[in-house]
Amino acid sequence: MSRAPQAKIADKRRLDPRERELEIVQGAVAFFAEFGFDGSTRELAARLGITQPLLYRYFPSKEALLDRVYEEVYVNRWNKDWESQLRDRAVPLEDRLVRFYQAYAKVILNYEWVRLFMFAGLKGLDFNARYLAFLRSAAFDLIAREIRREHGMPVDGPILDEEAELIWGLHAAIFYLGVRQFIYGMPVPDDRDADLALRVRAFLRGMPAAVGDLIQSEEMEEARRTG
Amino acid sequence: MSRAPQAKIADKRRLDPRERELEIVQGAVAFFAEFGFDGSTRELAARLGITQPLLYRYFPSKEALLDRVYEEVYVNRWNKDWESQLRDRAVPLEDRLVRFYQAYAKVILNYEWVRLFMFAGLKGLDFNARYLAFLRSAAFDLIAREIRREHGMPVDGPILDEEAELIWGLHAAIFYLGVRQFIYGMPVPDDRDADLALRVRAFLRGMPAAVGDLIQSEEMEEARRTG
DNA sequence: TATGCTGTTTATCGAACGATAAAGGAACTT
DNA sequence: AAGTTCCTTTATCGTTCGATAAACAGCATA
Repeated sequence: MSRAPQAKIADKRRLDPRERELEIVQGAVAFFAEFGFDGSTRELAARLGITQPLLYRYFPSKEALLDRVYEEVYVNRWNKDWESQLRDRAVPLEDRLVRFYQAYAKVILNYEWVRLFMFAGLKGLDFNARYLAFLRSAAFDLIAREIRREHGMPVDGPILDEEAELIWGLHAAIFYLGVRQFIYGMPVPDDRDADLALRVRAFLRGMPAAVGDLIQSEEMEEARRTG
Repeated sequence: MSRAPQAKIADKRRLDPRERELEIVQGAVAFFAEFGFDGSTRELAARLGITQPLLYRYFPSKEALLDRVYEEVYVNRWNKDWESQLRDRAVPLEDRLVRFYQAYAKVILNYEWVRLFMFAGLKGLDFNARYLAFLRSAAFDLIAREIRREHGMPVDGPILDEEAELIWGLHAAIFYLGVRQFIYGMPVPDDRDADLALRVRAFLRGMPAAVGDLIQSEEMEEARRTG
């Protein structure tokens, strides 16, 4: 037993800096997700079993540590394959949507993701708006067009606000599972995949019909005006 | 001009205690909705144009003031008539739901309601779970049964988790409008009433169909098991 | 075993926090 | 006009915060 002097066990003083930094970051993710940005560096250090000034050896300020926390939780979580999978017409649209939301839910429906996201929003950071603008451009427009194609509607031209809003609604219902569980502390369905499948099914039964009604009534409106 | 010495104008020092307390409460609602519970009493006092110790003349502690803030925003906001209106079968179910959610949205979709609700949840208070348990018992079960009746399904017996979850989904989509606007700082549809009508329409097209599928497949499952 | 490097702790600073005590001052009574 | 009431301010306490400086201590090298 020459290597690893006593690495993991007991008093782990004088760690390799890379390992210590990793511990700090992971501890900070859990800590700030629980207490928000106003959680104190002393309390965080106590949780990590180190002293508070040591944090400042690894991060120049609390804000720098928080930036690192956000990078850890939100960067590189989006899978580019999801977009091509959503477009794969060899698979029924309902299956595509169910699989996408099941995979996406695995990424976002966890304690850290949900709570840090809400803390950021309440703090007034523009992070949330930027993230959701990306989500809309990456997924919502795509989903709207696949639904149009499925129902023989024109896929060119801009997506109606109403179509986007109903897709927002599906997204909201799914994200709200995380809010209920991790922010309100309420129970959520045991079988998440089955729950998501149900939500997608209900969405696909209702959304195109409601949008269809809308477009019909718009066409009637236009017909009444022009003729 | 004997009365109202110079009541409203200029330096409003030495107010009637009732009026001063009202100003403090209203200011505190706006202030803590913006900054959360960690907003300082000094900053609040500065906003009110008074000194910080004066707050302690009217409230024994910061927590007592926060309790008053929550009472101000959340107590007596539920209109008992909503429940009988939801049950009024002289009105088409879609209209009943649209009107209910339009009225309910007027109550909850504002800066203070949405943000203080989220701050409370993140703080770990049980307020959110209690409120939503009430909402479910007061409205969700009722809505589920009205939908069942509309589709010729049995209205007795407990509501399925799946039915409740899809109603949660509609609620989530509506509440998320407030989250987008007041927490993320994003735009929302201009015409809220039209937007809500669209959401209810899509919900009513999809939810019963998805639940119907579910029950059918359960019946088939049971039929396969029993013989 | 002595020395140097550096990861870590102890000690501490100035600012901001919730809260309290005492002094000030406006409006009413006599 | 003097006195009383009580709304409001000034002054301040003890604590906790983020952050810094200096001392300490583990581990490798010589």
